[in-house]
Amino acid sequence: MLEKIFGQVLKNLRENTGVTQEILALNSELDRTYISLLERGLRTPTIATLFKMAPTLKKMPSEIIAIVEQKLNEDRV
Amino acid sequence: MLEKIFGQVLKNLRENTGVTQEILALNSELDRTYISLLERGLRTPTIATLFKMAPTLKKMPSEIIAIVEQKLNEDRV
DNA sequence: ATGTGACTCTAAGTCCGTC
DNA sequence: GGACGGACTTAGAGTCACA
Repeated sequence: MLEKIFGQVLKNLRENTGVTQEILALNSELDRTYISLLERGLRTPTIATLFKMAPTLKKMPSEIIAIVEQKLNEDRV
Repeated sequence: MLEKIFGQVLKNLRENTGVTQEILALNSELDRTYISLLERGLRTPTIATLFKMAPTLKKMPSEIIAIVEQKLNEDRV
């Protein structure tokens, strides 16, 4: 569940930032296909991975987590 | 670096909550020794682990991450 | 530009125990 | 009550070829 939500949030943030998976991957020193895995909810990132991606998404890591919290609550309704 | 900071934050939060490593572990469905590893900065948790521990620490996951962000900035001085 | 399968390798996380 | 170690299992990290 958490992975799915995180993946959706990540995808939304990335698209809102107007950046491709590839650019995000390059900026974060991650692999393009790994970003794909995350967005599809097939991986649960460590907080280290979260901190790597945050700058490119122009969000603080805590802001990203806060969005995930909100979505988790929404889906609980 | 991130692990060290996270470990410090975790330990502080836990002690402020007045809970032992063991209680935190039981409540979070994690292992007692793993909490110890985290507090000593020897492991980087996944966000799933973060979400598991947060309720017992009486903080939102995003709040915990926010504290980590602050500490990271302080240490950067 | 992205999804996906098929990996390998490393780290997350458990369970046993002692000090 | 917590540090620490060994041995372990599982899952994330990280990569590649191809559709």
